[in-house]
This record gives sequence, C-alpha cells and structure tokens, in this order.
Amino acid sequence: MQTPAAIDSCTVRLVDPERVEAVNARMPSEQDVVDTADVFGLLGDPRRLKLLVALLDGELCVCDLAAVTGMSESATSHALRLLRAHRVVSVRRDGRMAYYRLDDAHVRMLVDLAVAHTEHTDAIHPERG
Amino acid sequence: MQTPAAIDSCTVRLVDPERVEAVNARMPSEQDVVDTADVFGLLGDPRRLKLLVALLDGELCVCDLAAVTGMSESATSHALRLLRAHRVVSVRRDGRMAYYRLDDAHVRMLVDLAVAHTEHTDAIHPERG
DNA sequence: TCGACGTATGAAGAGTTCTGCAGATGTGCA
DNA sequence: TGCACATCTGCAGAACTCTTCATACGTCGA
Repeated sequence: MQTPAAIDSCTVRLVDPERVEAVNARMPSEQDVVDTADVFGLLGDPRRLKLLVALLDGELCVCDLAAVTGMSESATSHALRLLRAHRVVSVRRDGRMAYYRLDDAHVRMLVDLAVAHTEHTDAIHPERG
Repeated sequence: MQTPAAIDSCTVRLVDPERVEAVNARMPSEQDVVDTADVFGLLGDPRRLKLLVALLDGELCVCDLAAVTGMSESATSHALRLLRAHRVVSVRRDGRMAYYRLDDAHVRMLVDLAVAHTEHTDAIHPERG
C-alpha cells in the first residue's frame, strides 16, 4: 500500500529535483510518519496533555485525574482509554480503583520538554499572559 | 480567566488530595497547556509532519513540498498557511516562487527527536514492517 | 499588455473526534 | 445477597479538520 511517490511520472514540475530526491531519501516510511503523527496527535488535545502532565510525577486514579484536569470522569475515562490503546499509559487496578501511570518513555520526554519550554517561553515573554 | 481549579468546593471526591494539589501546583496555566497542545496538534497530522520533516534540511518551494509529501499543491498551500499562522514556518518570496523554511527551534527539535526515535524504534523492532 | 505560471484563498462536503448520557461491569462492605 | 461505589463503554449529537474545486492574486516572459 506504499504510495510510490510517483515523482518521475507525474505532471508535477520540480524546481530542485536533487533536493527533493535527497529529502525523499531521508524521509521515514509512510507508516513511521503516520505512527509518529499519531503520537503527536495524542498530545495535541489540551485535556489529554493535561492528563499526561499530571502523570509526570507518578500514578493517579481516575477521579483525581478528573479533578486535576477539570474533565468529567466519563471524559477522563474515554481519554485514558485512548491513551491506553496507544500504550502511552498503563493501569494498575487495586480493588475498584484504577491507577494510571505514564508508561512511554518517549512521550514522557516530549511532555517534559514541552513543559520546560513553556516555562522558558514564559520567562522570555512574560508580557504574553 | 484562570480556571480556579475549584478543587475544594466541588462535589468531586479526591483520593489523594495532597498529590492532586502538588500536581496542580506544577501544572502550567490553561493558556500554556492550550498553546502547547496546539503545537503538538500541528505535528499530529501526517501530511504536515512530512512537510516539516522535508524542511529539516532547508527551504523548499511549494511545488517541491507538494511532490515530497504527495499532496496536491492546494492542500500543501493550506497546510503551509496553518503552519505559517503559528509561526512554525516562514516564507521567502522570490518572484512568483515561495520558499518555506522551518522557523521554530522548538518544533525543529521535536521533529528531529521524532525522526530519531522512529529510526531507533525501527532498529529495535525490525519485524514491525 | 497578454497569457502562462506559481501560489494563495474561500467555500463546501466528507470524514473524524470529542463529550455527555445512560447503562454495564466488577469490587467492597454490611 | 444487596447496595454503594469507581470505572468503563456504546451511542448519538456537536464541533472540528482536511481535502478538493474553483477562482483570485502577483510575477515573469514574449
């Protein structure tokens, strides 16, 4: 199912074919791009991002997560399900409680970086608030 | 406009109020979370991500970007407009050509990291293809 | 000045995503 | 066993996103 790029055969004119070819050589596979975009997409929702920031410090149960993010518990559960499906978070069940934790090192790094960048940007542009 | 978290006054029961409060203290402002999620959201579309990966090495014109990503030129232009609006890319105009470049250090780092992680993951899970 | 070209834009339709509601599941306690 | 509780899930409506089509804009060469 790979899109064969069709560079040579289509009517698209290229301005700098060498650069295009070089870029294509460096470009990850379609599947990898889609997978990566998926991860970024998970972080692209403010609620989910807040959820993940909350989990940076350790596990929390659903109702605490709902309280932190200001979401309903249903919405929280839905969001956590998505994150779970992508193996970004994992669950530990204790009785009727469910404790979630951040379980993806790459995502943790991305969230950490984002928070750090946020603080840094705040320091640079304090007038922005 | 800060959401005052309303932790104490609402009916939501908390399992670990101390942790919740600590997490809230560390949580960036609502606006920062939304801004950060916006950036991740921009990277959350495979086409846009491809566009940005293509721009890692330097500027390219719209038609070359369209060729690299396999998008129509119209779709490419729309996507670039969005990225431009968020100051992720910038344009240099030369006659009727428009050369775009990646103009946000943070986004560049995120895309770089993602590509690196992709390659690393491929090396670990070669069976995944 | 005219036409071709590269790019930009607006509108519309298809597709996707998110939330709340209602109800289900499974656990703990009396 | 029966009830309360914490969480999960399917569904449906609302909201958003992305692409295409058609067209507009500015530039270049004849």
